[in-house]
Amino acid sequence: MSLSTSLNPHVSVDCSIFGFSDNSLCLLLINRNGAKSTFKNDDNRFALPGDLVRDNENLDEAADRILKELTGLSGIFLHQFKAFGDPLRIAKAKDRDWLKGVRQEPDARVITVAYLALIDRTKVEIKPGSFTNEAKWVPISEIKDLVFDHNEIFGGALLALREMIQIYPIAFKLLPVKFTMGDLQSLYETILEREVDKRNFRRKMVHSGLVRALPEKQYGVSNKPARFYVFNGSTSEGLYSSIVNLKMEGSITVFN
Amino acid sequence: MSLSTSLNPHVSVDCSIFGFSDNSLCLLLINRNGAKSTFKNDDNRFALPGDLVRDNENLDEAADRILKELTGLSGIFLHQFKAFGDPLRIAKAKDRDWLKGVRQEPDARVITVAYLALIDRTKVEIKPGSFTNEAKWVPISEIKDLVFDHNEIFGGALLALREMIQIYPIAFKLLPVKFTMGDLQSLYETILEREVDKRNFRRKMVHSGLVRALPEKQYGVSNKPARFYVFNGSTSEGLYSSIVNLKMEGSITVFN
DNA sequence: GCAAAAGTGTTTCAGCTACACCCATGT
DNA sequence: ACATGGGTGTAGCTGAAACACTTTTGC
Repeated sequence: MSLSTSLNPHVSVDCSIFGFSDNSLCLLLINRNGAKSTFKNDDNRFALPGDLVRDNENLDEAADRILKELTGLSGIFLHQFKAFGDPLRIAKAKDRDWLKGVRQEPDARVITVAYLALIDRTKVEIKPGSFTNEAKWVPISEIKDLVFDHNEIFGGALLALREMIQIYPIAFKLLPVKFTMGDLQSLYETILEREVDKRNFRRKMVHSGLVRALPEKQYGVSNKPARFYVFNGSTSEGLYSSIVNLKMEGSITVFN
Repeated sequence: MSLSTSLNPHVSVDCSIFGFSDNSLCLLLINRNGAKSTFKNDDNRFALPGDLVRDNENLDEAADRILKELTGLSGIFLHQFKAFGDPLRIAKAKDRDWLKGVRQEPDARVITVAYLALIDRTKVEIKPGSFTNEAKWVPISEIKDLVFDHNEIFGGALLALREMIQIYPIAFKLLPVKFTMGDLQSLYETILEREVDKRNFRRKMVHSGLVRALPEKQYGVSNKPARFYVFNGSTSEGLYSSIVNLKMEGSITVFN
């Protein structure tokens, strides 16, 4: 008797992997017609990276593994935000055709545990091997017809991210170690889908002690060079580092 | 071929059902040595109500069913807050002995999706039948050795509840339709594990428009009778009713 | 009259909001 | 010189925090 009999066909983990560059919030998606797939036809829709959970790993470890396989990076920020278990979530005809090509038990019902991941894109080089040529950063504004219920999952991830960056200082995980105030503000504005006042934003960020100015500046830009900042916290904080006051202008406040 | 082949042995739902009465926050727990169990020995520890997910229900529906079976009530406030999937979460010897008595596949790994539920205890009468004599309200301060990883799950539920009552007006779901400001404040203080100023609390509650005073008062109490209030929102709100400012003194604020 | 909880206002202070102009660089 | 984004200060206002005494009832 093994304590970990096969869970495989019934529980998966899917990751909404966010990245930010050129003032654009992107998701790292994989294409069905990729190297791992034997399924080749005209259905080349994108999917959230994910996999069935293995016998001897927990859910967090499964998510970690998926990130590692795809990006080569360990210790990426991951947050489990919801499980999706509709009986018909993988029942669309196109999805089922595809499953037949990749799953041992294509008819099995699968519930999936959804994670969001935040990645510094400058550290990522999509890994050759398991997913080569099938993984791609897609701006979230261009995401439309994903497989299964992945549109719903991605929507949930975006909402969870929007809520979380107003509570925990996690936005920095989407930026390089050094960044400008412009980068940071643009990131917040993109995720919150709302503009914030430049002066108020900078004052709050500096005054809260979350960031520290470097003596260093941009070089070679065609406007006034911006000062660089670094995130002012240990790299591996307790939970999501400590909670700080991060609500932006116009955001809904709560009890005090 | 059925789209919903047996998921049963691998995915369950567990509910942390909160109730509040006599200024005490309680959890509705079931005892292993109950009517449904064939397992009778000295291990009469308590467990969160839960069950394997059935073929044709989604996760929310499974949680709903469990609540209905236990309390007879439908439409209870439920919130999925986390999935627990450690490979060894049900591997303790005592737990496994018990599983052999109640599960068809006692060795199967099970991941569980955890919900928290908020109940008005005045509406609940523990249902005869499925769980009679084995379900019990336990003050959270007296909860200690639960089965499986249910202590961890309950801990997560409490944290989630504490966070949520500061964002969404859901505390009312733990109170009768009519309640006093003292009740409401005591509820918040219990969940937040912190005292708040009476005058500030009342002002905030009334001024925010969340509650409405009734002309009615207590009768027969041995002190100044308190005015009754009602929650000032439709009974079935969009999500968790609208978001309002609910943070209490000393709570961590966030971006503005 | 005593115990017990209800009820009620004001002052202070922190921090959010709104707002407009000059600066440094590349082309 | 012009275009581009960087960078800066203040005044008003809202709302959070702190704080103590009186009222009503039952016993």
